[in-house]
Amino acid sequence: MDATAVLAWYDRHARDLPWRVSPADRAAGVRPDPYRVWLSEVMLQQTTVAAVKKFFLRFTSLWPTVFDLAAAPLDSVLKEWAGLGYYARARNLHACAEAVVRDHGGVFPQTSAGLQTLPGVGAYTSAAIAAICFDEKIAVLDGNLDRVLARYYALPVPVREAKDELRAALQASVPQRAGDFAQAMMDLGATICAPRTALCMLCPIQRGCIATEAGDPTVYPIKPTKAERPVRKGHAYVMLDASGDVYLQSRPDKGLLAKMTEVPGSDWAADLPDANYPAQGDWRHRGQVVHIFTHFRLELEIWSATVPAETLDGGWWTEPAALKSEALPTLFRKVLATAGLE
DNA sequence: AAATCGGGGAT
DNA sequence: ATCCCAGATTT
Repeated sequence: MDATAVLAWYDRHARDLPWRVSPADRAAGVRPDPYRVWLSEVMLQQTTVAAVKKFFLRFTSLWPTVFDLAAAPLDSVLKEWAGLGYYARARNLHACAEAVVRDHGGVFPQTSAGLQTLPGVGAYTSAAIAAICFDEKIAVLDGNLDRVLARYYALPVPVREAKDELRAALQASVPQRAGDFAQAMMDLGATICAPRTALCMLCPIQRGCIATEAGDPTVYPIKPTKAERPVRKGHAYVMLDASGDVYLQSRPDKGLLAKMTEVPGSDWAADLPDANYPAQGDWRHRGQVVHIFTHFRLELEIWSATVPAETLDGGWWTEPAALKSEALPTLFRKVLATAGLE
């Protein structure tokens, strides 16, 4: 692969992103802040640039350094992460900040191997930080690169079955400007060699792309057959006290939406469980919420009632106006909205 | 190797 | 409605 052509393209067409040092600034000697690069990379795991931007700006405003983030309570980190999804990332983010401060004096390790020992930092993220911050010559292989390389080599099998070969091929192409190259290839995948469209006429590596020579690059990557999404059903109970405050509680420490805030509810099962109200009240059915998770579809029946406050314990009461500052995942924001709140 | 773990933007 | 995103961790 022609890394020189990729870098020349990047010098002209690099995306302007809040966590990025532009190629011109890098050439002038500006180095990226590993804290900001790490934070952005964790947020970007399985998450689009568009969705991440405002969270990144909020986090760096609240916590400008790794010391600030390590000193923050986990609860406040989860609250700010609410809505971004994959909440294990937020818990690992906080644990990682603590580890960097406690074990590394607040300085991120400067190699991919060192970085990968940190919580929530795996093969991709460690390589990305090492390349972007320290120009380590290492293959940075994310979902974009999977697609670009699958097309470039007309990979005849799903990417998962040839990950090591793709990584080796990419590794052999990494130039001196390893950080710019990694970001260039990701920009290429995001803007030129996109999932449904390939703008091959604009692509700096069109020459050499086997799928393009063969005709239609978008037939790659070959997709593995996907399992269908099962349906789970349940009830959610929105309780108000006499003053209109809402009853909230914390989810368990492990599993889906762990440690996030919720309203009480039933189990989620293939067959709708019987309604079992958590307190006596004027229960009314308010509608249904459908929420799509990665591995199942959830259909919740939404109930609300005014109940005596003293009959409940384990959770807390919140004014409706204060709901925005609770660690509520999107699912439960939809539940509350259906019950007439928010 | 397969399952788990969210949410939204683009099409 | 489907696809898939700057994946990591657990089983």
